Amino acid sequence: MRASQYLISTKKESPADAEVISHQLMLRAGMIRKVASGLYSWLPLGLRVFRKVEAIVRQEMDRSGALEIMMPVVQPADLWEESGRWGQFGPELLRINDRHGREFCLGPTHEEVVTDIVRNEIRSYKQLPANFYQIQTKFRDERRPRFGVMRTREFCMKDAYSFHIDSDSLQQTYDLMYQTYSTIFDRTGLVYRAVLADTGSIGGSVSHEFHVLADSGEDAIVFSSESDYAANIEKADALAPSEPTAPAIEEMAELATPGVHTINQLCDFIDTSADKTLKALIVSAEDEEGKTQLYGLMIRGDHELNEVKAQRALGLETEVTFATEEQIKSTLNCSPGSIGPVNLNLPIVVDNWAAQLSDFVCGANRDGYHLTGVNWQRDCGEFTVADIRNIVAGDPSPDGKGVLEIKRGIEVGHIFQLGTKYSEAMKANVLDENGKDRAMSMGCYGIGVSRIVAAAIEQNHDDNGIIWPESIAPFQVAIVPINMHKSELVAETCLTLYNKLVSAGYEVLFMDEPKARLGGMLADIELIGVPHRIVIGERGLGEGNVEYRNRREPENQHIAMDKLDDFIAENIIN
RNA sequence: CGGGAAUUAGCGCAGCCUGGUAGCGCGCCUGCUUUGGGAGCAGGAUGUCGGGGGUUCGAAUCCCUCAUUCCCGACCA
Repeated sequence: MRASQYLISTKKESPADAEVISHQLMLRAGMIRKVASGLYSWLPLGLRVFRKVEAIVRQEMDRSGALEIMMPVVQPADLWEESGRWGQFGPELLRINDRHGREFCLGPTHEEVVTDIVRNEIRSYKQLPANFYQIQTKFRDERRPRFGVMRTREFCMKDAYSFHIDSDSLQQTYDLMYQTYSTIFDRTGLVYRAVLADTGSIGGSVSHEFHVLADSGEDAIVFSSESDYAANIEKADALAPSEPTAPAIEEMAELATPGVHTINQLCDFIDTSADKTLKALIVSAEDEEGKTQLYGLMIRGDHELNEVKAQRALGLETEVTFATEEQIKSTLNCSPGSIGPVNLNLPIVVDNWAAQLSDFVCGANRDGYHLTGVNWQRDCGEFTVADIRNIVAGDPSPDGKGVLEIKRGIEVGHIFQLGTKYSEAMKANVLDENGKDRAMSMGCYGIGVSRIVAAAIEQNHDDNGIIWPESIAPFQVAIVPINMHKSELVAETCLTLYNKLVSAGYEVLFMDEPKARLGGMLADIELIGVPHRIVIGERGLGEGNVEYRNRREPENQHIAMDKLDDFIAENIIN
């Protein structure tokens, strides 16, 4: 590609509303432009990268035996009513009416549509297993789009759905997808990890997420120092403490603690450490009858609540949210900073590690007071004990090997075993070998194509711009002439090299603007992140060589003209 | 959806407190000189100061209101 025929729309300064580095660099490099909150256009340069990622995903999905299809973005409400999700999905599902007033939604995912296809097309167990995928735009009306194309409302996802006669077959395809995903992320050149994950609102049992490791990641993932154990923090079990609760020694006493509302203030006030205190959290959720109910959750002062675990421990279908200050005040007659388990008239769940405390400090359910010397058996009423806290670094690994460390990750892929959730709801049955109807088992497998582009930048950049992995770079090589308009020799040499590389199949960016200045061209090439660059000038040609620089290296190499072909063949992957 | 902030030229910002002819840097256009890491000189174009309402002789500036956007908390590729 000749730069003079292309749109290289770079900027020196990054727009004020870009916070994370990938967003800034994508804007500065001229890859994307914002249209509205969470909606982006892809400019030619950005789209080249996007297509590279897409091609890798498509090749590996095809290689796995999955069949590509394309389903509509706009989906009829009746399919969603069949699965029960029309009512379950919140405002994230963008609902629209057509000219006849019929209800539709913009597809955030395609379980319903694909299940409808398969129940109509597949009748016999002999046609299974089957795996269908598409690479297509999804729409989710996110509460808060952010971080450029990392979290948008409209985004591109590869979504695949597999169908099986039984769970063994599902497990096989699941394992195959796990392998396929590993190959895909290997090929993108990113540092990633597969981790155990919670299944969330999609439903199902077994699930893994694929995370690109980056400090800016939105998710916390935990790893064992000694084994392969890795999990999303939502999912990682905290082992119960091995030491028993120490016997009660102190008497329970009420202590006036004016102005103390937080654990930190409490620790300062009575000069203790947070792991000797108890933190009481009040959450609100709908019980089985759909009534809003408050629950008391007790964790050690230095721990954090894990809401997914809490929901499970409470045996609830709907998600739990923190109770508002008004809810707490009207129900308990005290403010959120003064709550404790003693005489608390709510269902109570105590974390394993909080349950191990003795002679601890907690709120007195009375503003301005705390209790000291509290002990569970002696002083508190009924409660249940469960794992409801987040892992902290240094906790023992659930598999018993090593301790856990925590890193940040960007979720770029997620695979699920759905079981028969959708096939039963939508009556997607096949005849088994005995001629009996059986609901198919399903798996689903997603990859965020546009998100991979941003994640790649998060993981590969420096002060000068993007450093693309070779496999997804928009161009492989840049040719930069010096004073081409003045030197026939330079112009001639560049053009010859350009034509030769293009016909050899390389993707080349030729900076052929005659009057462009060297500094500007080099800055653009570095910002855009082209992995290889060749600078050609009269001075070097006079000595019989050109300058080569790898985007990852700080220094130039002089390459003799007569060795250039060999050098390129050896150093630039094609 | 709650809490905070922002909105002035394509981009980054000043001006607002204390009302009185719309500014700076980058970018863009023209010409000349330059050209080994974002050039110099000269000339030029571009604004309903986010929208609406109010106060005032007069509003970018003060008041009200709406909208949009970003940041911090609960969801997900």
